[in-house]
Amino acid sequence: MNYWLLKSEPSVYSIEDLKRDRKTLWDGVRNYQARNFLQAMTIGDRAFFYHSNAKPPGIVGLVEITQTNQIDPTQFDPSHKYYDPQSNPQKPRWQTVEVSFLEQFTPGLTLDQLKDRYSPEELLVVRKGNRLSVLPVPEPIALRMLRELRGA
DNA sequence: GCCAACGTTGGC
DNA sequence: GCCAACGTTGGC
Repeated sequence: MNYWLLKSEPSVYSIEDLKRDRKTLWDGVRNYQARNFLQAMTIGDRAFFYHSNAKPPGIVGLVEITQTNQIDPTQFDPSHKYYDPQSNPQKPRWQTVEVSFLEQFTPGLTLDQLKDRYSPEELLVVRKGNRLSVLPVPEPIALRMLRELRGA
């Protein structure tokens, strides 16, 4: 099992929204490095749900990858914000995954706390200037975070 | 609202 | 292939 971190702005799609929906297609990623991480995901992987552009930003939940290699339909929708006219339906450029709600953390771990407890080498999301919305989390670090989040 | 970081685009 | 211009992300 691999561990990941997925960023979302809560004003766009929050952990509360996912709790309500139970599952969602993680669409709208338009960065090749992030897409490559999405392609590397396998069913059963876990991902931390991170609220960006939030007050405060931080980890607020855990999700499971329940479907992989899903074509992102928004790339073919001209009315959509994430329409990509250069993507060929015979060879879609953007694939993604389906994620399912596992748990919400209250409290979670704020970015400030993450910076205090983890180095930029251990945890990419605390690295200055990192704008990738999909990131891998090394397993030992993921397990440490889960222990902290669950109050052990 | 500002701005640093950084990815993408396009002229050459 | 270089790189300036531009757009976006996201913390503050």
